[in-house]
Amino acid sequence: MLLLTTSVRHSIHVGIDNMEKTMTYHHGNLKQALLDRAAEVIAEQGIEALSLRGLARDVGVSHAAPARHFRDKKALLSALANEGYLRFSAYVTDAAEKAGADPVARYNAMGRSVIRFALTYPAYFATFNHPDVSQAADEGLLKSHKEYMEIVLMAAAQAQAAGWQPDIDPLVLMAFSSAAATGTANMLSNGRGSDIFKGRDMEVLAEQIINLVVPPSADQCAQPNDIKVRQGENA
Amino acid sequence: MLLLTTSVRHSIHVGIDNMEKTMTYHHGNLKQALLDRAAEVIAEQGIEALSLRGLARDVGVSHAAPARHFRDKKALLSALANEGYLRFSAYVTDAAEKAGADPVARYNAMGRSVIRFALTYPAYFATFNHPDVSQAADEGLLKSHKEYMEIVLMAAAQAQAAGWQPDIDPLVLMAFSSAAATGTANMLSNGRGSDIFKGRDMEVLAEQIINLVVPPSADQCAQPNDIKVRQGENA
DNA sequence: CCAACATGTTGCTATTGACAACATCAGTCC
DNA sequence: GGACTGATGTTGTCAATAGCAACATGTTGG
Repeated sequence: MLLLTTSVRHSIHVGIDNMEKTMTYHHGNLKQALLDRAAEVIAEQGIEALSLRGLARDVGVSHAAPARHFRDKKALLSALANEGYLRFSAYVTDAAEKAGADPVARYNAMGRSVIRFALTYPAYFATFNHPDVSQAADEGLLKSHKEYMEIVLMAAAQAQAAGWQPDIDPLVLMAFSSAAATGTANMLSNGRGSDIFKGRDMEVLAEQIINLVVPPSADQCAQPNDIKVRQGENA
Repeated sequence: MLLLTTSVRHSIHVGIDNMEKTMTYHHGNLKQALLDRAAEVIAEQGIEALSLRGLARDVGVSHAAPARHFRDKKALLSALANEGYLRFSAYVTDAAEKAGADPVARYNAMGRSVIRFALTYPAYFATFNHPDVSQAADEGLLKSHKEYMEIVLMAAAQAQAAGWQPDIDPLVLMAFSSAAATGTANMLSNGRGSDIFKGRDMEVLAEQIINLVVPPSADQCAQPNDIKVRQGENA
């Protein structure tokens, strides 16, 4: 079933290039088929259940065929993480766009979208957060990650310019909010703590937490005329 | 070498129970030796490099011996995670004690200690944060984790009573701070972002971030009677 | 002393990752 | 048009591993 699904989907891709023959050549585009099936397997059974041979079976090729496209398992995971990261990045950027013009509201929306992504696409999130992957991250993944961090950094700086945490180093702000958002996403997407949070709406919880990171709009930042604290520097 | 170290260390343990015979019986206490060696391997080469057979070799027993003590690899990791979690919990509690009486300062210190633990004992931290482990968490680990969360929850509530975030659900506060601390610890202990944070002192960075989660002392919480400063005059 | 038990060993099978040699197909060059 | 080349996939193989079963050895208690 699943293999058919993917195969068919890819035969369409192939069809774009070679109209006539839909599936003549060996497989079509094995590479993408493997990535797609890998995402399915991870979503269903977790990363540890992933095997190159299993993927090959599912997709209907011999056990060594994947080696042509992915040197080893890590390379496949790395590629999948890359794909997921691009979606993730687009997802977060999109959330910012939809939030309107207020930089603080945009930043808040980005934070919430991080968690929503983790809950919506757990396979991708689990993949590019997996220790094995980030340990053996290839060139492209590092680059994607850095670009994403820079996007967040700019968004943080803009939120700051709109009144959020005016006295803090933007890089620290970025690190803080990224860590909080990612940490929350991790906490809510894997089982940990599900006991204590049982019965809570994840979306609501996520929103409450993110609102502690950055307010939902600029007019809720501490403003010049607000009560403000300044009793010593935060080292 | 390493095996000798562990063997000797454990023969001491054994000696406590049976004074005379230090190492007569098959190994001594294989279980703890395996756990210790596992911690070493993880620290050196990461979790994915861990194999039961490799551990058995290192410790000097046959390949099937570990099975008597750990049904499978996950069981060993689970036990190791449990051990690490106890240390972690004690470490954080200890940090709170050393921070004195101010509940806010205590909570802040706990947050910093989470990150310090991750940087000091990366093997333990990586183990009980590893997806495989938390996915297949056994009874004891879940219980340890829940107890820890309740300790943090109480500490959060006490910090709140001392003036921190008076209007927020304590459970949300706990989730927020845990996620932020754990997320930061993850970010700093694995390589991710090391590029952007290059050249920064991890301890300082951690402190700055945690100070955004909870102020370093109760008198720095936003309070009606605090010194009020117009933002324009700051900085 | 013997029986039950815990602990460790040896041997086996199945799965997996990784590699090498070979086969097939497409496009190109002469 | 036919051989060359490169990309893709197949078959065969090897080493490492997990997991199981049968057996051996040391320990303990009746």
